[in-house]
Amino acid sequence: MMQSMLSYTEENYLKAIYHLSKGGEESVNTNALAEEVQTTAASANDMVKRLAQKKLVGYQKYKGATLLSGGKKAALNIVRKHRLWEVFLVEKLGFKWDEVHDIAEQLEHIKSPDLIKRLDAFLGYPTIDPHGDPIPNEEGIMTKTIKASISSVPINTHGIVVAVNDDNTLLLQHLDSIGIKLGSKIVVKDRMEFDGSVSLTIDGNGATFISSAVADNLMITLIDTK
Amino acid sequence: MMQSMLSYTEENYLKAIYHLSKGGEESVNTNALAEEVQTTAASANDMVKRLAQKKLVGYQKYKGATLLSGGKKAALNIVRKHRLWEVFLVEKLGFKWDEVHDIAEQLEHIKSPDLIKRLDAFLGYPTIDPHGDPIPNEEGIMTKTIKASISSVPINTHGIVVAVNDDNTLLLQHLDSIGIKLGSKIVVKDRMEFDGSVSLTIDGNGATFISSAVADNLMITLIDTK
DNA sequence: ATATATTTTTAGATTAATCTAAAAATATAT
DNA sequence: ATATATTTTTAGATTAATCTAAAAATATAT
Repeated sequence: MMQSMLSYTEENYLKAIYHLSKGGEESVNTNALAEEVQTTAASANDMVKRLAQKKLVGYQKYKGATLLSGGKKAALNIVRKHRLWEVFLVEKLGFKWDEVHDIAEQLEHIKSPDLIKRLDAFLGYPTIDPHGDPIPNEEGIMTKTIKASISSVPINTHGIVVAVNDDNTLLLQHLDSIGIKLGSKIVVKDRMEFDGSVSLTIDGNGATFISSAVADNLMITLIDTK
Repeated sequence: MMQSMLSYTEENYLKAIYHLSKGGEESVNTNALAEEVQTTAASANDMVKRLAQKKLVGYQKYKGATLLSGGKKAALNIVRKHRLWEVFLVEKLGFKWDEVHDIAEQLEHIKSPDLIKRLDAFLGYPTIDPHGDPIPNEEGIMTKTIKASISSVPINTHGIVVAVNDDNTLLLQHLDSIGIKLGSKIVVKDRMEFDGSVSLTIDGNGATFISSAVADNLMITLIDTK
């Protein structure tokens, strides 16, 4: 069935419920939702009732909101658009990964399925966004990627750098200076018991050392090497 | 001075006034404005009063609306964004020139000066859009391009195909079959007195004949060959 | 188990943008 | 010059999204 034209605001609420419910699995309470969309509990409550009337979310007084199938589909479509635009902004326009969120928040609401189809092709059908989060396909299906910090993975793990936990300027500069950037292929070679520092290879080059503080904040998606 | 955040609707009204007033030169009456933004005269009247209060347009009862400097600047910025996005849609995503308008209508409202700066660079600082209309620069200045139909220009005119007047499928297919497309470089070689048919070269290749019906509908921007 | 704190909902108001219908002003036709 | 037609404006209502303050329900602490 055709989903009857959602407003900008409705889309934002659906997306917020999607994220807070961990993909539609849990129920989302009014206060958390209000916080997420930066409004009051009263407004969030009103909106949930309206979305419930449209059968996009399930809602029982005092029990929170859940995504129904139509609402989940709509939410996934917004997530898809958001992440595709983020890839565009980083790969084509040269933005840094930490600068793109606010712009993608706007672009995700552009309505044109054809545009997104073409954008997807233009970008080479990416499956993860610059933060390492998976991009749902047109049917809302996405691969489960496993994100982990360098500190938390076993020796010999292969992975792709997808994010830094802490948007610290000094950290970003340090990573830059040792040649680690978004998309770098990493192999964890060794970890020192003493201080948790790690030696690794970057894009196949000779070993580099990073401190445990860096390893804690450097996120990779694991590559299956079995 | 900083222009205090315009709404989506306000931006559309300013753009409409800009177009109807031929770039801010004439005064725009309420009915025409309502028609342009697809609303009622009452709504247009309300909005004009609101924009007048914000000093973006000049307004006197029964005398129509004119763009003031702030309004004109805002309108030109929207036109700039609209046309840059059209270039992107056609050149990068492969849309046809006649498919991009509705999408650009949405994209033009995305708010991020940095995004537009980068998009401009990514596109190679284009000065005309796929319809042959000039793209204002950041200061709102644009080159005056002269658009004319092949029928109306003298022999030996050089130009770039920028539009077809009539969005007729058969015409578009015909143009396609003889190798004329958006951006083709044309030199008008000869015109038959008898029936107005024209011989021309396309991108430097040997002469092609087109009928007067085609020549009437094929628009080029003139290239100065002096 | 009951008082207290917290969360959620409701009631009623506000704002931007819109509408219809009527009133007022301006333009046009004889 | 005056009647008629057209355009523009005003008045009052509506809708989506929001708010504050109060009421109601639920959760927590002793």
